[in-house]
Amino acid sequence: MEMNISELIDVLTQGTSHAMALESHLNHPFFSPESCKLSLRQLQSALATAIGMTKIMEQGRLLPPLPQDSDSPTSDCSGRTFKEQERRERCKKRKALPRWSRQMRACSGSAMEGPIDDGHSWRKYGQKDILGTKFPRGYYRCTYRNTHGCDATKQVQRSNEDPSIFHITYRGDHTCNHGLQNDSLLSPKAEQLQEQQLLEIFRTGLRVKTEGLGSDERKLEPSPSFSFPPMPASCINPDNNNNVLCSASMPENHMGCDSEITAFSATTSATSSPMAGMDFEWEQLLFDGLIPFEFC
DNA sequence: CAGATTTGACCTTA
DNA sequence: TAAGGTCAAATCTG
Repeated sequence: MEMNISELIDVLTQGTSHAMALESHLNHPFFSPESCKLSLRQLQSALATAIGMTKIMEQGRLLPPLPQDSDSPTSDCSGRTFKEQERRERCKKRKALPRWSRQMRACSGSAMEGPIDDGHSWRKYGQKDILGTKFPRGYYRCTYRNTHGCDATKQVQRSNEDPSIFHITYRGDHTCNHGLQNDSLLSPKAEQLQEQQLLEIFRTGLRVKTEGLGSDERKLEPSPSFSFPPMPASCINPDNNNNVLCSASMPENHMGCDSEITAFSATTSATSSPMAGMDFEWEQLLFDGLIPFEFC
């Protein structure tokens, strides 16, 4: 795919204008919630596009051109075949890929069949018995690896203690465009980028009036005009709210941060809102003190 | 028959 | 050197 910096700048510029639109909507006394959501969606979409473009560009920069026929047993001057070299390059690249994990509980209807669909198309390429585990670990890669060069992989390990829980470790973001439309499997880094932008908007533009609310801060509710980054598909599975158990962690100090998102149940925060699950993050941000509130 | 899965062999890493 | 990760031929499935 042909891609250049100016295209990337265009996308980022669009994102900036969407952010400005969102900010002006937030500051306007009679802004429409729908227009806020629209601006936010456009902003998220621009960010996701920019991230994808950056990754593709980075891939193009890192990968040396492959030999015409990688199956041919020809060797380079070191006596190593191209196939062996390719394999080593893959290993190096794989090691550099970001890695993060999630826990998912199997759907009630398919408790023993595997975790719920995460929206991407995976192809199993291996299975291995792992020391100290009752169940074998499954190795999956993106179905579109060959056609789109998508290097995303995941490992699925069934929990020893609770076989209905699957520990899923993802590696690399999808560079193919066959995934979900809602960015539900963005890496924590990409999710954090989105959250940082939102937090900045909140910090600069948010004022909460508490007149008449009394002292019970927990009764505070976000303005309906706000929306939040999409939750992982597993967390908003409409068929199975009771089974939602979702956590994310970054086992290798991913992003230079060893924080871990504690497992939680969406059932405690589920609302009739179409953005059910978002309320939880709102409350987390509130009570974790991440958003500096000014009480009038 | 094409694409997905299985599984033993092989490679890499700690 | 053992354990984890991947490859690739054989097999299965729709």
